Amino acid sequence: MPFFIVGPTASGKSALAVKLAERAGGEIVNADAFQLYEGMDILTAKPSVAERAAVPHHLYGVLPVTESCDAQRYREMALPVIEEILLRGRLPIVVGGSGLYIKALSHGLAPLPPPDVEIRARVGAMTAEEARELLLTLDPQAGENVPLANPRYVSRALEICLQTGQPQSALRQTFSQAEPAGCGVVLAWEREALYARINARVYSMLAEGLLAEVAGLPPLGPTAEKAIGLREMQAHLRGEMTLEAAVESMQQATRRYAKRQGTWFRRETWLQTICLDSQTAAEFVFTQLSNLFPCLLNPPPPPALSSPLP
RNA sequence: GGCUCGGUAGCUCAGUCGGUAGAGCAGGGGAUUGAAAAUCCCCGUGUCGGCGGUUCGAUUCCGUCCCGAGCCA
Repeated sequence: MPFFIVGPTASGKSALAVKLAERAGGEIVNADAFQLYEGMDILTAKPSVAERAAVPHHLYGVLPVTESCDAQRYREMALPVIEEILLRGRLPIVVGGSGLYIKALSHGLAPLPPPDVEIRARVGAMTAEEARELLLTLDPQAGENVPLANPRYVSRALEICLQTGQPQSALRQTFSQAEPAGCGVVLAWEREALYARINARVYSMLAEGLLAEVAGLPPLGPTAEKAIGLREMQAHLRGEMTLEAAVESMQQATRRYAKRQGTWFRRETWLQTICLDSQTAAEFVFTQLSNLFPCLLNPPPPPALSSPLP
């Protein structure tokens, strides 16, 4: 069973994971939708070269930026990696902030048909109203389990109906019926402290060469192009935005993202929460982790050979 | 110093032919079953610049003062 370290962006997951891996004989498995892509190392805040040299890291930069990915594909990539680590007798430590990807790994997804670009194109050509009406025709119960105001979800529901010929509402199962495959922690930061870390991290990215990295990126696919900060930095490189404005916009987008991540992880009650604020020392996190999961670090002592007989 | 135009939500502004006001953005809360760093839903009381006057009633009209921008001296 893998151990999960999740939480919002800039919460210190990577550093904690390395520390745990070093002391527990672990290997790190990425659970971040964007760190999957090659290049974009600074932009997506991948673990540093030093961190990656310290312990084995898996699934970082394994996809070309032109490819799209999805939760099930991620699951199919991650499961064998985790299996191999376990076979080596080591602890897989899944680290990331992409809630849906993590959920796909920990609980599995319902057996539904995969994305279909043709159907997406067809639905995309319709108005939101038309798509909604078509869905309700194919699946009169849809209103009960898909938010009809969200075109993305309407499109996916239609994708399921059209591929299976059945109402999608009949095919879904709920995550909550499954037992989580693993345990772990979520790093929950006090809001202001996390925001300060986010703001500071954008500046360190710049210092590390963010602009040069962005300038050197090849054309990106539909997933990779959504990376936070990409549009802002490209706009600045094109001279359409001051660096100051680009930085502020990137910081703001990251803060909002972190807020959404917080909302997601708050519901993951199968994970233990470690609460942090600006006062907590770096060492505190690891101490908390050790206290919550003592078995990770203190394997049961071997049977005492010399124990006196009763 | 004179004239003009402004001063309304954290920001940019709308509006009230006089009955104490509302959008966008920001911010906050929530959702999340194969695009997820995506996508979407919900949340708006603020001395309507200050003080007087007219009025049953002023953010709205009048006077005056303060602040900002511009023009003229």
